[in-house]
Amino acid sequence: MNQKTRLVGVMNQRNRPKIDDAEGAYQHLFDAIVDQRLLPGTKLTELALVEAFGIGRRMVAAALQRLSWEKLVVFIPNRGAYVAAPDADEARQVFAARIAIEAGTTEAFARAADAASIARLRDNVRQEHQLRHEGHMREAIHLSGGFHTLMAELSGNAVLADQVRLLVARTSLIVNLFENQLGLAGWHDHHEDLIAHCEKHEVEEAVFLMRDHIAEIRDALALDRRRPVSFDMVRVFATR
Amino acid sequence: MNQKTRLVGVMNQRNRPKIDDAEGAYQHLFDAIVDQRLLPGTKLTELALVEAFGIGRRMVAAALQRLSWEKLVVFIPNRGAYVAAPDADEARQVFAARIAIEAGTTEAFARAADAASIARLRDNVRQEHQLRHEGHMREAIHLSGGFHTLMAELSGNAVLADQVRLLVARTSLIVNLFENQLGLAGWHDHHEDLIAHCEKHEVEEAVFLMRDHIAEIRDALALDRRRPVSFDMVRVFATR
DNA sequence: GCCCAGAGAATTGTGCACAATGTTGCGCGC
DNA sequence: GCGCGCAACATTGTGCACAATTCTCTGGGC
Repeated sequence: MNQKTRLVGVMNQRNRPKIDDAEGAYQHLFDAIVDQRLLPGTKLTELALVEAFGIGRRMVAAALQRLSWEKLVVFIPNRGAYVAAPDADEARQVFAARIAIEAGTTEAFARAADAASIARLRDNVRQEHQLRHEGHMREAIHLSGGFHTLMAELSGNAVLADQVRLLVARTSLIVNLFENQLGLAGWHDHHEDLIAHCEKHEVEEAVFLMRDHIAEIRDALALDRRRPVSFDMVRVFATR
Repeated sequence: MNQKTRLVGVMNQRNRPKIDDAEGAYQHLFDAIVDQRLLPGTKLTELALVEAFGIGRRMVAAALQRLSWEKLVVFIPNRGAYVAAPDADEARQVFAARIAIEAGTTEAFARAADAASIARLRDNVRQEHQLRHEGHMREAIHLSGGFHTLMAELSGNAVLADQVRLLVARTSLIVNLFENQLGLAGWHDHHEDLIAHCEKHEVEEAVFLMRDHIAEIRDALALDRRRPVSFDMVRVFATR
């Protein structure tokens, strides 16, 4: 089974939807990377994706390039594009950036939160809780990240919301790459407390809690112990 | 004189350097937009840039797409790419994002600043002061933005530094698009005070001053009065 | 004078063949 | 067995011709 066919197979894990523009290709690659259907180090060849998606090389290149700016894939000159595999240093910077940026979104949201926004966040937490209870950990984790993205969007600043979306995606990569010592036990409670503070417009407390929450996720990871990943990845790092 | 030739001329305002990859094209377009050599609303046709830079359509498309991701150019489907012209709402979001993110970089920098970093920032302020004194306002403004980028880089977080770089560039667009009531009188003093606080590791004071500084730049703009540009500009350049 | 239709122009997206470049692997000499 | 060189391979970048789409402008009908 050559690589091209295999890649198509990965794309086909769900039924293959119609993709006719760069946005669609981007979305599918983004989801596949975040959900770990495409593992770090996987090679993403233009021609393979052209066949997989049924769109031209130009669109594929556009999608890949966007993912590379978002640091989800790495381009190696004249070699190709690979799914990114962040190292410990990058991981630390991502968490530091999240603390700074989400402090901003939390501040804005806690200041201006209305009942409808609070309800949407509560709904997110409720769904996550249920999914976790039923054992659907992947979907639960997905929603857990979505909580941060959602709050950022509700804060009303598109610039910050976009950054949070990307940083959450990178966090997803990182969490899956490094060993996680505590599991994700603490997430749920923090999110609920956070909503409570925002509902009462207790800005200081909400911001403090958010910073602490993200720091806790970071500290639950063993950043000096990376998962044994695919062999190609070694080369990715060797040439980087 | 057709449009293609004229665009080459804009590119040629300085001597035309060798451009042989997407990075070069991106850098030149980025500088041209930030320095207002390419005005908001200017149409950027692929083929025109291919001739201007002497590289292939693929590279040009890559550079344009990256600029679009950075919100410095806007793609209109099946129409082409145009230099962005942020509206008041976007401007407000950019300033809000800068306050949040640069609070983070300032905090990190004020905590960890060493003598060498302080010296580099002082040097920046000194140069800017001199340029302004000699009447080179454009270069002075350039350096003034560079102060923020430099501090972000020195803070040690590449993620945040990259964001600051982009937000500073967008601010440059905004400052030139909206009427500026106070001039840029306050910048210099704030920067110097900021360095002083960072040197003494007075984190709280430094962060507060940075937030206040950015808010002051924002408040000096008449965000409800935009320069007469954009739409007309497209026409003027297209038909000339 | 005004409105609508249709031709024309401009520009991006695609497909194919080929060039450029870096990688891989094999065989050869030692 | 080991290092070296060379050739085949894989992959991206380019050029050209053409398709598709959308705006623009002109002209006829009223």
